Amino acid sequence: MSSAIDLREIALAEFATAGYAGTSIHRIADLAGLSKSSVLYHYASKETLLEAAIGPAIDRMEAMIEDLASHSLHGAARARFLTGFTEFLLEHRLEVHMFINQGSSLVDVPVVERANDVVRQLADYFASNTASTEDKMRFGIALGGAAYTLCMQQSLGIEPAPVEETRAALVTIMTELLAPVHIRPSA
Amino acid sequence: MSSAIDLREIALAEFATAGYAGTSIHRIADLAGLSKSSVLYHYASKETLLEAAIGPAIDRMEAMIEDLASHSLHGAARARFLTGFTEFLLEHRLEVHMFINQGSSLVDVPVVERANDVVRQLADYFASNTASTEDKMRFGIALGGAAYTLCMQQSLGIEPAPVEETRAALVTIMTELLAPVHIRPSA
DNA sequence: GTCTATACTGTGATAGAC
DNA sequence: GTCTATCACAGTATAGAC
Repeated sequence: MSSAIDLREIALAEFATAGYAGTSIHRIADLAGLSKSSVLYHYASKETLLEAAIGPAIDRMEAMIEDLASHSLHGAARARFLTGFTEFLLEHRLEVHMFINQGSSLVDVPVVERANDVVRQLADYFASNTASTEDKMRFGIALGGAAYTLCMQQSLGIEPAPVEETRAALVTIMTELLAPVHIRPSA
Repeated sequence: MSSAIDLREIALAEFATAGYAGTSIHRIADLAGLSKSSVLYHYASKETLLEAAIGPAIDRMEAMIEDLASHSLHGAARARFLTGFTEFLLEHRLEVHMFINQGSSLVDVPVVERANDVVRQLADYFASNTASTEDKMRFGIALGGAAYTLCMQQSLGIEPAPVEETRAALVTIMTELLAPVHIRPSA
């Protein structure tokens, strides 16, 4: 029973809620009905498990940013990015939660530093392509606020609205929030 | 040297960046130029230190919410709340950072549970006084996004704009974001 | 008020039997 | 692939000298 994939999901959920430092291998093993050693048979170390848990989501976000850098962020391209980002949040809530909760505490862990780089790239992109402080904050609040609100709903036990409704609201609000922002065409 | 107040501030900074579970008393002691035992002379336990670090900020936020519940959130009252909230974020960046990073991981610690209650109350207030899912998310994104963006700037090492500029931008954006939201007069 | 020494517990990781 | 046993170490906290 309890395949490596199960462990990945159990670990992700625990890391997201109890934190990386706050989650012991023992705890993960218990939840999986295994012993510590069996967990370490599937994943050589705690850090390996962390990498397996959040790596794929980081890969996906890296690809989105790659794509972003090669287009100017106007009209259809902007709309595509916002719906894509929303979809990412909805599909990777736990990874995002884990990152929000632990991103700054695990600077020495490579896979987390990759995640921090992703956010930094996003921030740099908007910082270098918008003029005013206010516009930069619009991006921060739109993207960060969407991510954070979604995670807090979950961690505070607030019952969420239907996914379709949440998705629509997020896209609407982010679009509206960024409407006044002018992104320089030649990034 | 190294009074209890110094320890509070050192601990707060470390908890915010490295996390509560990720920060050892030894580490705090080193930064203060003391031994573990001396730290534990000033604060009976690690948890006591945490309480001293974030307690005052929670008190203040509790007072703001108390005030909020006794007024309807329109016109001048709404503006007052938004500037007050912004001021709170600017003056308690580290406490907010600590909460964002660790709020969900420390559910069993009383002082953190108080902080979680504060956010829950805020969410409840807006949830029960606004009609649509979209309006609820507007509040989440406005308040959560402002808090999160401010903290991320710091933790990612992005150089922040002048405080006055940041304050103005936050108030402008939050006000605009919540403009379409109707709060029922009789809460 | 600060220290060293110590007790106790939990944790990540390894060795080796089955 | 799973287990028990074990190790080495870090962590919180206490006792007691100075």
